[in-house]
Amino acid sequence: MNIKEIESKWQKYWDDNKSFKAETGGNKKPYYILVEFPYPSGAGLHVGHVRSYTAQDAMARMMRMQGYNVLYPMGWDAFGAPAEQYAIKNHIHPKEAVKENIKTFKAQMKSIGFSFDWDREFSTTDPEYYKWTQWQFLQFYKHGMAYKDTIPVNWCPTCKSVLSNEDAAGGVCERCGSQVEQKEKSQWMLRMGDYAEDLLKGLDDTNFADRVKLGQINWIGKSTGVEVDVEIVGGGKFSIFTTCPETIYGITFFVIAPDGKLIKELMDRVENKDEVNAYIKETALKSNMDRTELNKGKTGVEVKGIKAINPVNGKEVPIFLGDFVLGDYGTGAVMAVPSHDQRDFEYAKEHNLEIIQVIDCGDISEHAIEKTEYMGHDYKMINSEEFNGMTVDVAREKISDMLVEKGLGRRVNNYKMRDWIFSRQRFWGEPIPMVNCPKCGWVPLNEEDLPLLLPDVAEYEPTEDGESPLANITDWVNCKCPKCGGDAKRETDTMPNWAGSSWYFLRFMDAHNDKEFASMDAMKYWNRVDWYNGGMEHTARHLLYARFWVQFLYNIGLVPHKEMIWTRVSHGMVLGSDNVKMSKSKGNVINPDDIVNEYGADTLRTYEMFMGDYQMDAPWSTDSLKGCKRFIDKVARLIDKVNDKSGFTESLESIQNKTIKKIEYDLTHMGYNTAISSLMILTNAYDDLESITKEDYHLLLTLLNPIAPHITEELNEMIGFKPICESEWPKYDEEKTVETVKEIAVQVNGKVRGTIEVRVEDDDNSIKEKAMDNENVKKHIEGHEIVKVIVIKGKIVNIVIK
RNA sequence: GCGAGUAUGGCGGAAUUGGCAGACGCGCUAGACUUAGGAUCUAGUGUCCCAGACGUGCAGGUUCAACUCCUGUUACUCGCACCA
Repeated sequence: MNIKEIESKWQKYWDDNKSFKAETGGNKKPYYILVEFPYPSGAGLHVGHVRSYTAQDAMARMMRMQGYNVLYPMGWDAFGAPAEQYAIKNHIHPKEAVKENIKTFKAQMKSIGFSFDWDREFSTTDPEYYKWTQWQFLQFYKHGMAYKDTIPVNWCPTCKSVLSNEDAAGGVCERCGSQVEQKEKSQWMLRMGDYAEDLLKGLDDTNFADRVKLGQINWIGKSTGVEVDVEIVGGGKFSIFTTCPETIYGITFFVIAPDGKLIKELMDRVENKDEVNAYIKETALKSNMDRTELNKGKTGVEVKGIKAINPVNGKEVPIFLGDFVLGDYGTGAVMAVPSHDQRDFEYAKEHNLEIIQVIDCGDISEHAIEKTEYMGHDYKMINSEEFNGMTVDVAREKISDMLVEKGLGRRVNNYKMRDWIFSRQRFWGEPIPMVNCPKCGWVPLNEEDLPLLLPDVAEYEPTEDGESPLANITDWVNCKCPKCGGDAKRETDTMPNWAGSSWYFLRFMDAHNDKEFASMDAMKYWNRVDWYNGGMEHTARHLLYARFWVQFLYNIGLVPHKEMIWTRVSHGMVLGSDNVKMSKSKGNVINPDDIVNEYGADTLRTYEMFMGDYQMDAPWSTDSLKGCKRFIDKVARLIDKVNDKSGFTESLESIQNKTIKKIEYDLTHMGYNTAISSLMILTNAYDDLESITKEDYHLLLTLLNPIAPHITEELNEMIGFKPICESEWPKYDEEKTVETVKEIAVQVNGKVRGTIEVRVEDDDNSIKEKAMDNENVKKHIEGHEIVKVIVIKGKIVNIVIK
C-alpha cells in the first residue's frame, strides 16, 4: 500500500469510529485543548496553521491514550471584510464564499489527520451561533455596558468607506491611495475600561506564559498618579492628570488637547480664535495618521487671553494647544514641566517658555532630566517652597497628600485601554440587535426574536455617506419598535470580528445547545480551557477581548469562572525559506496540500514539529523536510527486523524507559523538536541491532503515533496489535531510566583531561580515586599541590590544583 | 522613545537544575552497493599554528566550573508608539 492509501484508510477509520469524539461527562478526567479557530480565507490552510494544530494534536492524542477525556475542537471564524469584498466583486452572498472556503479548509485538515472532534464544529456565521453573540450583546446593553458615543473614524472620501486603522496606515487609504479624513460617527461602545483593574488582577488566576501576561499588562497600561484641579484666571477650571506630582512647582504652562472638549468650552474667551481654530482643523486632519514623521518638532499655538493658575503657588502661566496631548486619554490636559519632561522641554524651547528646575539632579540646559532618571536617587527638591530639601520620593508622597488634603486633587489610576468600539460599517458581521424608534429611542430586540438574520441579498455596496451596506436594504431596515409597535429603523452597523471569537471556546463545551449559549453544567464539567494555543499577534487584543467578555458573563452569573482560560501559549511563525514572512508577492508560499501529496501527511507533521523551537519563528526548508521523510521511512523499514521473540529486548530497556519519559515531558512542555530527536535516537538504537521484538516495535510506534499517526497505525496493525488510538500509553519505570554505568568527565582546573566509568552505587571517594588514577589526569596533576577535588555524582569530577 | 524577545558550526537547532558546548537533523567530504542514484549503508565533519590551544553577538565580573548568574554594550525581530 502506498502512503496515500494508508493515510486515507486511517482517516476513514477515525471518522467511522468517531475515535476523537469528546463526550461531556463520565469518569475520565476532562482536558480541554484549544487552538485558535481560523479565518477560512480563499488562500486555504497555511503551513503555519499546520504547525500549531499538529503540536496540539500530538498533545491531545497522547493524553487520550493516558486516559483523559480530551476535548480538541475546531470551528470557523468566518465573518469579516475579505469574504465581503469577494462577495461584492462576484455578486454572490458572502455565506456562499464562506461555505466553499470552509469545505476546502476542512478537507485539508482531514488530509493531515488532526484529531478534532468534528461533531462540535460550527462557524461564527451560523445563525444558531450568532444568535447567541447577539443575545450576549443584549446582556451587555441591559447591564448598562453598551452605549452609543460619537467618535471620529477614518474615512476615505473616494471609496466612501470607513477604514480600520490598519487599512488607513500612513493616513492613506490602502485601496485607492487617497488622503484619509476624520469623520464623526455615532458608534456602539462596550465599557471595557471599567474592567481594566479586573483584567489586570485576573491574570493571577491564569497560567499564561510570562510574555503573554506582559502583553496584557502593557496593553491595559495602568498608570498611577494624581488628578489636579486648575483654576482659570477670571473664572472656570479644568483638571490635569500627572504621574509626577513631585514636579508640580515646576509648571510653566499647560497644554490642552486640540481635539478635546475643554477648548470648545473656552472658545468664547479666546482672543486669537482664527489661529486656534486653524490649529484644531490641522490636527483633525492629522489624527490617526502615522504621526512619527510629522512630529519632529512640537507644534502648537498659545490660547491667548486665558491664563491658568498653578494650584500650589498661585503663579499665572499660559495655556497652549498641542497635538501631543490626546483628547481621549486622562483629562485631555496636561501640566507642563519642561525641566523634567523631555516633551515639555522641547515644546518650551520651541515656544521660548520658562524652564524651572525643581529637582537638584544636574544640568538641564541641554535636555530635561526625567522621572526614570531622577527616581531612585537621593536627589533633593528645590524651588518647591516647604518641600525644598526633601528627597524626591518623599516629596512625591507629601505633595500628593497635600493636594488631596487641600481638596486640590485626587489620587487616581489611568489606563491606556479604552472602551471597545463595537460598531462596524460592514455587511458581513453580526447585526447589532437594536432598533431606533422615533418615540422610544434605542430599543433592544426581544430575546425570543433572535437571531436577527442578515438579509439574503446579493448586492451591498456601502452607502454614499459611509453607512453600513445594510442601510441600503430598506426592507430590512424598516421595522416595528419592539416596545411601542410604531415604525422604527434597525441599527445597520454590525459587530466587529472580535465579537464572535470572544466566546467561541465556551460554545465548544456545549456546541448544539439551542436553549442557552452553553449550559452551566457543561461548562462546569469542562471547567475551563486547559491549554490555549495561538499566534503572538493575538495575545494582546483577542485575548483581552475574550477575557473581558468572560468576566462580564461571570459577573452576571452565566459562566463558572472569572477566567475561563488557564494556560495560553503562543507559537512562532513558519517563514519562507528566505527567512521572511510567507506572502504571495514574495513567491515563497508553501502549500500544505503539495507537501501532503508529495511526501505524505506524517512527514509534513513530523517536519513542522522538528523544524525548531515551537515558540520561535522558523524558516521553511525542503531539505530538512526530506530528512524527516527519511526518518519515517527508516521507522517503516524496521518492520523487517521484527523477530519472533516476546517481551522487550533487554539491552534497550534503559533507552526505552528514558524515551517514554522524555516524550511525555516534551509533548506537554512544547518540546516537540526534542521529542522527535529522542525518537530518532531510539530508532537508531533499534537499527543498530540485528533484530527487535514486536513489543519493542510496538513501543516505538506508539511513542511516534501522536506526531505521525497514519503510518504508525498501519505498521502497528501489520504486527498484529489493536489500533494505537484505542490503546494505552506505555508506562515507564523511573529506576530503569537511570543508567547503571556511566562515563563522566574529569577536569583539572576546569579543563577536561579524561573520562572515567562510574557505577550508580559508587561513593564520592571511590570516584575520586578513579579520577586520580586516570593516565592523562595524572600527567596534569603531577608536581602540583591539590587544593580540592569536587565530585558531582553522575556528572563530573573537577580537580583544583595550584 | 517605551516594552518584550532573540543572538550558539556552512544551515535548522540541542544543552529540565551552573557540571564533557554543538544532541538530533540538514548540508558537505570520502567510500560501499549499483546500469543508474535525488534510494540505502559505512566513516568523517566547530576553528586553528592539532601531544595542544581557542571557541555560545561584544567587554567585564562572580564561581572549582558560565550558553546558563551579575554589570555594561551592540545588532536584529516583534508589539505599542507624543499615554502626561
